[in-house]
Amino acid sequence: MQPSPHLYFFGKIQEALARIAYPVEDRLRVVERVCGVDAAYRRGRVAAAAVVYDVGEKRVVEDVVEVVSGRTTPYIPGFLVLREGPAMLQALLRLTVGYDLLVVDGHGRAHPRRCGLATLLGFAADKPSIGVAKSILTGTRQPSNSHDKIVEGDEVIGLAKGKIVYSQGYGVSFNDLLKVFNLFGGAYPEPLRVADRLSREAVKKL
DNA sequence: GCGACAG
DNA sequence: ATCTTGTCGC
Repeated sequence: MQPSPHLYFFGKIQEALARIAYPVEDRLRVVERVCGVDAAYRRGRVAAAAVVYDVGEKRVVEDVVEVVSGRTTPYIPGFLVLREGPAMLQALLRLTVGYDLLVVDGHGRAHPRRCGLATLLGFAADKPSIGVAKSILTGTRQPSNSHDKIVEGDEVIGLAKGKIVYSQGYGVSFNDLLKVFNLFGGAYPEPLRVADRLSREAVKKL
C-alpha cells in the first residue's frame, strides 16, 4: 500500500460503495426540486451552500450556508469528499424542504475508484445524486452527435458537453443520468451556480 | 522514473 | 479551490 494507510482504507470503502451505488433499473420518477451543493474556502476554513431549486418554476425554494469551525483537510485528488463532504452534509441536514435529486459539484462514478464526492454524499444523505464537474478526473472523452461520453476501459462513466462532466451518483442509473443531463442541457446547472455564489460570499467574510 | 491530478 | 491589478475585449 503506497498511500497512507488511512487513504488506502478509505479507498477500499469507496470501492465497496461503488459496487452497490449504481442501479441498473431507473429510479428517478419526478425531478421537480433539485438540490445543488458546492463549497468554497479561505484561510483554511470551508463553507458549503445547499440550494433547493424548483426546475419548473425556475426559482430557489430554500438555501442554507454552513461555515464549518476548525481547519480543513488538504485537497487530495480522488479524496475530495474528505475536504468538502462534511461541510456539505451539515448544510444538507439543515434544509427544511424536501427535494428529488442531489446535484453535487464534483464527480460521482467518473472517479478512479468509481466513487467520488457525489456518490458518497448521496449515500450519506440517503438521496439519489449525480455529480457535475468542470473537468475530467479520469477516463477519456469519446465524441458523439449530441453529447460526448467519458469512457474508461469498456465502461461509460460519464457524459460531457464542453468541459462539463455529468456522472452517476448514489442510487442513479445511467438512463436516469441521461435524463438529468438533458434536463439541464448538459450545461452547468443553475442550482449549482447559486450554491457556488452563496458559498463564495460566505467565505469572503472570514 | 515521469506525468496527471474533481476542487 | 485560492492567491491577486490591471487590462483586453464585447
